[in-house]
Amino acid sequence: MKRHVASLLAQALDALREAGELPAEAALPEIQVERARDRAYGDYAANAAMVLAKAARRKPRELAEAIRDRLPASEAIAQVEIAGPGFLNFTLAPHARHEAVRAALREGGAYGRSDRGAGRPVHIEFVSANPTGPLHVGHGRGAAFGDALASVLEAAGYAVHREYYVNDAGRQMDILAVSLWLRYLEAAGERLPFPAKGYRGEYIAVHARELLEAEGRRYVHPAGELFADLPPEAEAEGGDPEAYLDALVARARAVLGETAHRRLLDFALEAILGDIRADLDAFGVTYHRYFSERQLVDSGRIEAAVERLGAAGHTYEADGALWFRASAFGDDKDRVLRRDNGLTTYFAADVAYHLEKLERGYETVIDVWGADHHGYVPRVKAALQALGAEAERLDVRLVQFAILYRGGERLSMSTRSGEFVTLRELREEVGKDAARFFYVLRRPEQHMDFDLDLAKSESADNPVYYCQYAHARICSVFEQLAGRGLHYDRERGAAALERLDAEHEQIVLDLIGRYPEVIEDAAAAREPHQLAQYLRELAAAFHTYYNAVPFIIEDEALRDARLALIEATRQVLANGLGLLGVEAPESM
RNA sequence: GCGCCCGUAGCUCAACGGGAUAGAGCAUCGGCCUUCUAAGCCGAAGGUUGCAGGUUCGAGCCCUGCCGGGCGCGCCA
Repeated sequence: MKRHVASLLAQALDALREAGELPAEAALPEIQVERARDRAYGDYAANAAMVLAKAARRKPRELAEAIRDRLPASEAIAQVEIAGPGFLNFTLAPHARHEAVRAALREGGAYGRSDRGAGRPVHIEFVSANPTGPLHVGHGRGAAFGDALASVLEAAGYAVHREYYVNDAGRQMDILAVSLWLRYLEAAGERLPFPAKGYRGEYIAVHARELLEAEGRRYVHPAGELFADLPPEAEAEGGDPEAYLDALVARARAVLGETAHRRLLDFALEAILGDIRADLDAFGVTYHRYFSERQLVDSGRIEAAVERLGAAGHTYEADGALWFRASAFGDDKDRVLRRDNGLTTYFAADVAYHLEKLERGYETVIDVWGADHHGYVPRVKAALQALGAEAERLDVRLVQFAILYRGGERLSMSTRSGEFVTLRELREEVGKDAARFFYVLRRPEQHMDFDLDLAKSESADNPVYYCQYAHARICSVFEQLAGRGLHYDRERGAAALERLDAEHEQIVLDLIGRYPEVIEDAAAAREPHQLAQYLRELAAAFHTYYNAVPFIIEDEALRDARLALIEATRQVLANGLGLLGVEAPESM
């Protein structure tokens, strides 16, 4: 409908240009058609006259008159008014407004979907937490946001591919394997000093005991031999905890041998990645693919990417390392691709990965990152540009951390220290639906306070229940109807929508008509919170309606019309909540 | 020091590619269950949109400078 109004407007403007009343140049500011803020202003408002007034050298209201005179007739438009500084306010004809309800009933779960994206392929990568520990609540926001965004884009007609990048190569994996092994040794009865910078979380010990149970004592070595002649760990003794850890890793590999070391690493990786996948699954988040960094290494793609940068003349050697001239593409400084020890950096892998995504044919590549990685954006874009790709094809959405409070105190979120609230705990205590809705209700850039006590103790106040309750209430009305032996005739209702003349009904009607536009707008802006906010608004309009007007009444045509309206409402709530990964219960 | 994000009602947050009178929830106060679920509804009160300039028909939104908070600024990931 919005597009219909825009099209009428465009025709009127064309006519004015032909008549010489408007300059023909293309550089005119873009006109907008938007939903009127207030019902008193009709259904749609256009700012064309105000925007074009200067170029036309006429007063906005005068120009608005001229535009209105040129508007083609349309059955869908009841009237066009000029208001305020020069807005053109369009009021829909009643039948055009009713069409939304008929469409919702006809299309069901497909209502709100569009072909705006024309099936264009979009790649979205989100969460991608290192597989070194369970997901914590910080990842929850990225998961809720990324999944909802992906769903909204799908609904808007894009071919969306969801992917999780698994950092299963490099030093962190070695530290993980050693951490697991040390806990395994402890479980086998060895006594040893656990390194300060190892992964100390209880989950490591749990998996270590599983390993001992599954594969026996074949990896047991005396702890004394393992820790002999290592450099000092404590800084107080002139040591470096990280260097100590590296020495311990090297010792572990030597003592265990490559095969056993690899086995421990794989065991730890599979166990933890399994936990992550289970958590995401229970959170309602599924991926098309978990993309392995190790695979990127093994396939030679990292080397290939580095070489391509070199062949394009964008690298140089200095201090024994190979550098990418990122500063030539807008980054603050140049970045190392290959260290002086010969190993490629994490950045090199990321260049290869992003290049790979583009080469797989995705027109748009969306990354959802935690805000702490924001400094990383320019260098990745720089690399893509240096390789001849348009940097705009990569859209990095930064999600601010949710700051957790428990008992008025801010909680630590360090993975290595093991002190964090896991996503699983959050889900078990607050519930999947409440957690997901709460996360996705806010703009991702907004810093957000997450008070666990509040979320737990007053979870009934969570807005998600408000929306779910509206859905359940509608279902209940139809239950009641059946209980009274009455029959709902949808066709009769759809044919009698003009009977819905109450203010409350008009408001709900308008909202149902807006739903497809909300999906399109949310997809275009890549802001799923717009959908969440809309659903809350729709639920509020319904609750108000429910309290003001009885549905189950004697007048059959009016009753069916009202039931058709709330059935359409139920459908939109179900569709919208579904995109956000929230259940739409039939009773509460 | 430099860069990115944020600053809106007592609190948590909205405000739809600059639009008309800045809106919700919570908390506070006052009403509404013999009738479809009170996890609901109605009403009241609550604001110099951090501060100061600028851009234009119009600024919470854009620009500049301050103030305050968060996060970055590794041959870590």
